[in-house]
Amino acid sequence: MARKTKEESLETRSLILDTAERVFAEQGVARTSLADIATAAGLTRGAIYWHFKNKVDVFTAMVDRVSLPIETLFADVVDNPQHPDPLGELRAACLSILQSLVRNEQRRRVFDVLYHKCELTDDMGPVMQRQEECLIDCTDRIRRILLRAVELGQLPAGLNIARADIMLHALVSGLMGNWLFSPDSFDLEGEAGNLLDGYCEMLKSCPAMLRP
Amino acid sequence: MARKTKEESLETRSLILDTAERVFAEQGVARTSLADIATAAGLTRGAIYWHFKNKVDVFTAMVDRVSLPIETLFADVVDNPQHPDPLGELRAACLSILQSLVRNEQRRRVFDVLYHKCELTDDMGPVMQRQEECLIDCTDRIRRILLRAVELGQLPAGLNIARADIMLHALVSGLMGNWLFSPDSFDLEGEAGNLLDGYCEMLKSCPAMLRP
DNA sequence: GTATATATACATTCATGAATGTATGTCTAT
DNA sequence: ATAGACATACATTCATGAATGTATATATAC
Repeated sequence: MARKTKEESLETRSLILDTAERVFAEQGVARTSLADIATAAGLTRGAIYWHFKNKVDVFTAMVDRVSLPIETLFADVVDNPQHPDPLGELRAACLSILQSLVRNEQRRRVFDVLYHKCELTDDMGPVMQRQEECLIDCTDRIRRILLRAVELGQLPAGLNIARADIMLHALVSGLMGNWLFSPDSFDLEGEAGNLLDGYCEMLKSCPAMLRP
Repeated sequence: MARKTKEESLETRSLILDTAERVFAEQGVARTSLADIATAAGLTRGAIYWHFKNKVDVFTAMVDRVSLPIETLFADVVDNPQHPDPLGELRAACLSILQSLVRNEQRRRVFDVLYHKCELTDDMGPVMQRQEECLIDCTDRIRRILLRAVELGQLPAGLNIARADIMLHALVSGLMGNWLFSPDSFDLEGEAGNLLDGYCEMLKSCPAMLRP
């Protein structure tokens, strides 16, 4: 074909990423060739190689579209140390993550690929690194929020914050992984609030979550 | 080479699976060819094609070696309806799963591959099906155990059993996935008991886990 | 007990196809 | 006119699966 305007070019780039989401989610990352994505998008491999370096580059760009917004989720809560209800904000943030998984098709597809349709090996370097950093950042933020909640008396003074963080991470990522594996096995959107409530109540009252 | 005795043949079969575990865990399933496994095992592809149909067959055999023992984990508890402490047995079973992940290298490698180094797509048919069945079986058993615990008064009468099951699944699989992703981020072996205790205490006392 | 036949446990070779990366061609906004 | 936005063509690199070769274990006949 021929040259298009910058706007149209960005549209084809988005089209490629949208199509990659769908094809990756259907066949997995390893089994889909760039030709698969190209034909599914009504393009040729030339278009993909123009916009991206290779398949890993396509993959990371696809992940970044949903991963970057999520990483800033806890940021505003942490940045505002005067917040009156840190525990409630933590609950709300986790709830929004789980709800967006059900409601937002793009996030659902991308996380489905991330959880069950790709292999986190060394050649996925950039994605791996981002995931690692995100994990560290989230851990740091969550622990700070929990610490604030303890200081405000929302949670008991003896709370083992590291343990609480580990459990929250396991709960949220476990729920995501299990629901994505078989979405019909339980009603994530309907249960998420209750499950997070159970977690918060546990922090408040259960002795097993205290030190050491 | 030449023909070997039946015993030696079984040894080479095991050698192939042992090597597959290592290479899969290093490079991921998709990026490893049968030639990779063969050379790493000091054999040729001919040996692998004699014992197995193809790569998926190798993979399923590898998974079966650790998956089959685990599937029978809850069985004896369920089969004995007179057990005096079903909740304690449930806790013990989950704890043993998590502990074996840390202590048993084979299980750690295989679950690492299952969680982060393979793609659950349609061509993995047999493995997918087994995982699905295992999930259904485990769900069924866990709910029965919880029901028994309620009947014995170990847990409150109004407990939402489905919710408790969802949370336990998420907790255990989330812990496994997160720890396998970065084993240095927390001490799974040391925390597993406390985390499971927190879960059990939550079931006993937290209103969010009651109906509906 | 020994000879023979056959199935077994691999190694080696070959043909095929698929995926990749690059190089080049083409058309069009500006 | 030229650089941008693709399409097309080509060479190369694996990975696969099947076909074939080969030497030995095991069973059977005698």
